[in-house]
Amino acid sequence: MEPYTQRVLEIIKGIPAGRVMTYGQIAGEAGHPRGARQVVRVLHAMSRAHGLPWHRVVNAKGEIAIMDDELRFTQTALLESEGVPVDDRGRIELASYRYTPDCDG
DNA sequence: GCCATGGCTAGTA
DNA sequence: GCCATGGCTAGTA
Repeated sequence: MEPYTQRVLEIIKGIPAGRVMTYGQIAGEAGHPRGARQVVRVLHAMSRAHGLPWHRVVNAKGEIAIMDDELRFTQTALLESEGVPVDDRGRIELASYRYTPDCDG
């Protein structure tokens, strides 16, 4: 596995319950500010095998990015169960719930 | 060629 | 709406 992919895995694993990170933010922390698509791939392909908190990753606008209805519902339910409010358009308030490893972790 | 992105531009109202 | 992006995977040779 590439070091970048390894870093992405570690960063995702490090997101605490009740907080979220964005795809681009994770890519940046892992050393590839424009490598958000690889974060997508990691989540899509490796969430199950690595037990990743995949539901704590949202897009740059703070929205649930996933299109599949069932997964979308699951992500919303998991976030709300951790105390993260999700509005009826799938939006999370990044200003309050974004996790930044450097600053607060 | 795929993927659950993201940032910028073009086109419309 | 376009396209750079990074690594994986399937398909071909």
